[in-house]
Amino acid sequence: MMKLTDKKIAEIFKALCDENRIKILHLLQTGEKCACHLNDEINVTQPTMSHHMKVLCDSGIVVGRKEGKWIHYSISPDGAKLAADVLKELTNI
Amino acid sequence: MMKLTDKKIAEIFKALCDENRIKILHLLQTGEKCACHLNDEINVTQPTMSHHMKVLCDSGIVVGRKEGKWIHYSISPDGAKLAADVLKELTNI
DNA sequence: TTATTATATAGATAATTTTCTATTTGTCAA
DNA sequence: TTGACAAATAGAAAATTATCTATATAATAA
Repeated sequence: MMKLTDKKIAEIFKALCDENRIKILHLLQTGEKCACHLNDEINVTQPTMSHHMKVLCDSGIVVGRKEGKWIHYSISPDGAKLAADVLKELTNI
Repeated sequence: MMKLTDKKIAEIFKALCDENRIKILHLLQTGEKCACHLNDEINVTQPTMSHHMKVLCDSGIVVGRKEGKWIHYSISPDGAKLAADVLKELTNI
């Protein structure tokens, strides 16, 4: 597996250590969602949502697909696999 | 799988979103370590180390075993498996 | 072009987390 | 019991993060 810095590993899991971001991931579990839809479900302002989506995308676990004015977010299978692999390696599972 | 609150899920992954805690987990990869040994390797004061060990133990990923004056920490296979399962479930892997 | 809508950015504040020093608690050995 | 050592706790400061309001950017539609 590719060697990541400890800083990068922490960045990956930073995606998962906030309750609102966990809620967002739950919403993405059923497939791609537009940011505007996520806004309806999570009780934060639009700029706060934008911040959370940036953290999620920076981790690689989520990807955004721009389509006109909208951005459709979804779970990245590759990013998720990397996170799972790193966790496994880190904990010797 | 057992149903966890979003707050609890965030608590699990909080263990993994700090660079020093990742370093600690790397040290535990080779087996149980005494807190005093971890202190030698990670450049923080004893109370700060104590704080990090608490966060790691609260997540369930690490367990401490008290032996006299010392506490020996190790990765909990059960805690690690739970974290891996939650991550898998959350990202549909 | 102008208006409208989706998202991002800037900048500030509040909340949380990390870190420290000082002290306390618990355990063992003289 | 006293001294030494390991770890935890209290309390404060520093750093980071989450959140907001206001504004800017980008894309579409009229």
